[in-house]
Amino acid sequence: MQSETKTRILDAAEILLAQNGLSATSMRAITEAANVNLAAINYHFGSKEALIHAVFARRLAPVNERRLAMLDQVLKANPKRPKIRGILRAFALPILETAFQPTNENCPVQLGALMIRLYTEPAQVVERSFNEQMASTARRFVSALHAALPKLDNEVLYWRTHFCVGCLVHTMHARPILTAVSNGTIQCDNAEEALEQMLPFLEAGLTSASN
Amino acid sequence: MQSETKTRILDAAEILLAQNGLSATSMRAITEAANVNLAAINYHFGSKEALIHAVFARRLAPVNERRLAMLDQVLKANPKRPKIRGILRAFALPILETAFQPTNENCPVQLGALMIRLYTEPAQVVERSFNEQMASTARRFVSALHAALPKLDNEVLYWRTHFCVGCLVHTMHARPILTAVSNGTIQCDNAEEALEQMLPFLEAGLTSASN
DNA sequence: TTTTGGTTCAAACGTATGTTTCATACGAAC
DNA sequence: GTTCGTATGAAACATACGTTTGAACCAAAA
Repeated sequence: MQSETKTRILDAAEILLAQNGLSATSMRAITEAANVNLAAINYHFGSKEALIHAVFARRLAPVNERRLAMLDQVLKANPKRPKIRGILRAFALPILETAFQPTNENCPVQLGALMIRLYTEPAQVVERSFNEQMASTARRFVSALHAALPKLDNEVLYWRTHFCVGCLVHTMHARPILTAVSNGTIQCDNAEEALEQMLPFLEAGLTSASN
Repeated sequence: MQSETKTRILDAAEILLAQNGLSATSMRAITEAANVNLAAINYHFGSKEALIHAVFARRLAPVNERRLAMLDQVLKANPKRPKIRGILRAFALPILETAFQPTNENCPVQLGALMIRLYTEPAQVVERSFNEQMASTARRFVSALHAALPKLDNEVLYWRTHFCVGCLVHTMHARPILTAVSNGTIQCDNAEEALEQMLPFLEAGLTSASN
């Protein structure tokens, strides 16, 4: 039997890391939530930092696989001038679905708050996770957008891709703020709904005149 | 003489908090960087949490004053149908300038990384700062955008405002990522340049058709 | 039955944390 | 010159941290 303790630790860790951040989550909190001995983390993962890396890898690897698979389909459909909407959907949908998916059947915590740590936590801890999991995927999408928008200046394309990532990241982790600012009007808990709002916005931004 | 120790602590704290995050920054690190006794934080501010609140308040209060002043001008110029571009500029420029402004003459750390903490750190610590400093300002801007885009569905407007905030926040704190993904092509250190890229993107997104 | 190798456990390791204490120093008011 | 409120300083407070240790456990192999 392949250690069940290991996945219990990963499950508990990703919830607590998402809720409290990386350095504010102690190994004691993780092991207690997982009903596991304190030493189990160092035994199975080696260190707290290695555990964090494993938490990110477990979630991000399948997301980026799906992203690239969807991107391939979009590129295959229109190799010379791929559809912007399709590229954006391939980039956003897999991670939005992960972000909106409840981490357990009783819901409350979701993974958007975890993903954001990749972008906001002090560099060295997550830099490796980011480089391994995200950088190459990002480049693939930038070059796809370049094919879709050949007239766009390269520098402008980088900026606008950056803005798209900003929208996506913010949508994943800051839903409570959207609910608060809208006085409770908007309570989105569904990737497709968020995507439907986001895609027209992003496509219009990407294709706008630069002035 | 009004305590100079207090501002020395605030100066050192905002740099370290921006670099390392909230819970990863110790009071000893702050007091050592400020050349101040360890007990000075508790003496002048009461607690670490109160110091953090003071750090945010000192920076955000003038930013939001400038934002609202600029917004008033935009509304005064076209009371019935204010210009979208002007509203966006009033919202973005003051905080972008703060984010890009070096915290000391030797530069490296800037305030974007600090601002992002308001959106990403475990709730209770910064919730009060966010509510006091940001919530009312956000509402003012949403209603200005509502006047500028009267045909836009309310729910869609909230979503798109949310996306604008996402772009802005990401632009403020994730410049290293933009530089990395663009292979060093883009090295923006200037609020006006970022704004010039951002405004056409956001305006196009806000005014796009919803489909 | 004994041995082995992987796993769990309670306990302790040394270090770091935020906070408090109390003695001292300084400067203006009396 | 003494007094008094504010400010600083060195040291200790209790608690929490990530990690390590060595004994105990337990199924499968010998």
